[in-house]
Amino acid sequence: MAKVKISDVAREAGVSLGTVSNALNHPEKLRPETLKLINETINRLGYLPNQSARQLAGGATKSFGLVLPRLDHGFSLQIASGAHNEARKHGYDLLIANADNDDILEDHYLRYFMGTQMSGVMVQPMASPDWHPVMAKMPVPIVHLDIHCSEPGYYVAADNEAQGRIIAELAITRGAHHIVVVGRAAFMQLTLRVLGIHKALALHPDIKIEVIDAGEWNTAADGYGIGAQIAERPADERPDFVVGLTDVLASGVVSALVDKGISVPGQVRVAGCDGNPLAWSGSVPLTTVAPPGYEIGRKGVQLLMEQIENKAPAKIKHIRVGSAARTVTAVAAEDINRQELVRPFLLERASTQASSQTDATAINLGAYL
Amino acid sequence: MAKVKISDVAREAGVSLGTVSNALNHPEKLRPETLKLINETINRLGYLPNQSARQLAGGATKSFGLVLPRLDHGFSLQIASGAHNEARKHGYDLLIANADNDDILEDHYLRYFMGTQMSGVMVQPMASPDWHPVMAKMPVPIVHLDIHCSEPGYYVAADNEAQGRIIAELAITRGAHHIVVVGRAAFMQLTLRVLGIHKALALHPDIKIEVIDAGEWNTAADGYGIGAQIAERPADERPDFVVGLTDVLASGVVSALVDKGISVPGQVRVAGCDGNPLAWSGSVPLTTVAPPGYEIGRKGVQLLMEQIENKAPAKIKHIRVGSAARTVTAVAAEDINRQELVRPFLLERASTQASSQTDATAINLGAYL
DNA sequence: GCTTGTACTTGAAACGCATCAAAGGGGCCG
DNA sequence: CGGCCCCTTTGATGCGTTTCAAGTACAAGC
Repeated sequence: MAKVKISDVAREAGVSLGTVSNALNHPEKLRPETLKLINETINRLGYLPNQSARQLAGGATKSFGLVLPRLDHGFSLQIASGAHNEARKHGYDLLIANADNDDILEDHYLRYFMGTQMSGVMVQPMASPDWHPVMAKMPVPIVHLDIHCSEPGYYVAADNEAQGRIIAELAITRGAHHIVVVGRAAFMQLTLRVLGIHKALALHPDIKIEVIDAGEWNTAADGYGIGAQIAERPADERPDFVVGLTDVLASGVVSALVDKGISVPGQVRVAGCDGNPLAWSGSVPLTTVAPPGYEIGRKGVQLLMEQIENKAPAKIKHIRVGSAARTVTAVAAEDINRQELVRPFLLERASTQASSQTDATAINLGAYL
Repeated sequence: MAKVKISDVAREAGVSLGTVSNALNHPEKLRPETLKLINETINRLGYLPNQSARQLAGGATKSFGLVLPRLDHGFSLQIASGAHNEARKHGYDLLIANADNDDILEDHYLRYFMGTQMSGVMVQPMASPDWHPVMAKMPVPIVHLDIHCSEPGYYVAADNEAQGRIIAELAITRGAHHIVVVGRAAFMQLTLRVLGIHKALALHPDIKIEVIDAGEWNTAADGYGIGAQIAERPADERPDFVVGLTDVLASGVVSALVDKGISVPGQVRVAGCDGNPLAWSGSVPLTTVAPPGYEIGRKGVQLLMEQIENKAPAKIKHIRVGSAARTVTAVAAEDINRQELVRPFLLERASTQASSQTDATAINLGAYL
């Protein structure tokens, strides 16, 4: 268990310590045969560089940290995926931490990453990042994802309020008279969606709106429960349009309604938010508003790179992705041929690596202030 | 950007360096007022401990690394979730790396974690871990997940071959005459599933079996494509039972079949593997064989803890989870009342934290050899 | 008043590596 | 043969912690 260190390799290879270090970090500086000798010794001894020591001695490492509120949420995964690909493209590693819907944990991992000589850190925060006093000190470049900060800082966000507005407008054009919004607005993002819905509906006092809490974690089971409850209402108290604050919720609602013999979208239309491909893979397509998660992750890394390369003191810079109606796709299931609807969704998963499908929807509002 | 270090805090607080360190690591050793003074100074200065230095000086940190082949796979997420909860329970952090289906990357992150003074590392390897020569040296406790190693070492795995067998037996009892297996057996796990299917079917030469490659990543889109192709076959060449090597594939197949007007499970039965709740949230339930991912992650951390606490040279230890028919749940959609089927699935997501539902299915085969 | 003990606090010594100024070696030219 | 330059290698230094033996201050007991 005694770990072999760089000095062991040096001794064994009959060279000096610094030479081995060079073999690792600046191989071009070595004579090919020296390099070969050292590499062989490294392999023979099973030497693994101690990352802690490297980082301590060498400053930042080429790696980013990403703190996510939860891993089983499709949107977060899209972010992770986009961030990962972009990071690798620049030769950086990406380490992910799961805050598990716990803001203490979120803070914990944030500090952890900041203290690990990471080159940069990204968070998809659960609450307003202004609540993180640590951030203010910014010992390392940081980018907030999917949220708007009022404090100086970098972020890239989808316009959640716009998503709510779009969903509401969708409901209006479908002739909805009674809308039920399902979900707990536990996070800022969800709150903004609800806000957007309310704002859009403010002009339509004739439309009845109802918001139903869905339990702590907004699970499909929560959605199912509420869907069942809705199904059991007398027909005249039943909404004609249900909005799930997340797709997972919405899919739960759909399951319940169908189970109870209520036709979707015949009697009740259901829409979700997130553009969560995993929630769609069932055979009943969901109307959904899809923020470009992959793109957000990608842009996040780009902002990180910018800060690193300029080395300038972080200027305030915001990117808002999908802030306009045309950029946040709302698809009404009932308007489109089934097949056309399902296939693009499915295919979207396959093409997340290309990202070209979202590139067109990204609007860089540039630096303001 | 000049980082504040422990000596700054010490100077500012008028105490010595070691005292500040104690405040961080052994607060019980300090006089309450000293502790308070130091903590205030820390907050005032915005001091963040340099993790690299801590790790270098202090040996291992209380954190685990987990290398996953892909993040958007429900099973991997279950593992991550189980590992996370168990790790937190012991006061450990969990850092996740996405190998992105790339074995070079997998190796890279593995080395990275091993070199970071992590207390332990877990991998869900894409290929046989015997291919990782690094492992042999084991400078840090390591546990392989969801795979069987022939080399000495720790692993916890679901019995993938048994899963295949179970699915095959399911097909047999349903009176299948023509089975199509969909998916690329790119990973050992999938290979074992196929193997299990073949073995079980060896006793039934009358049943026709066909394996169709689904493209590199086994996406829902791949499944959809193959489903469409199956749908277009003349009725007598069409299988009566389709097995998706993953649920995502299976759900794609279902979508395609339904789109093309083929009744599921009326004309064609479809089954998947993974027990992937996200793939189920549509309203058509899938027959699936569910390996207890959450439990695998949990047990993995437990094995890590064991190695750490005993500090004994790692003895060989294997845990196989769900190695018997009764432990791997096979649910035939057509046999069960719709409602009963869907609800437990949905509810399962909500209760992943409890884990009691899988505890019963875990069999510890103990150490052999 | 002296001893012994207790409760904190101190500061120097690692930890394993990257860095970089300096030394070494060899070839080339004068 | 000496001087110069370039290519390669060297090893001392410091990165920010933790640890731990040694120190201090104070209280209690005799």
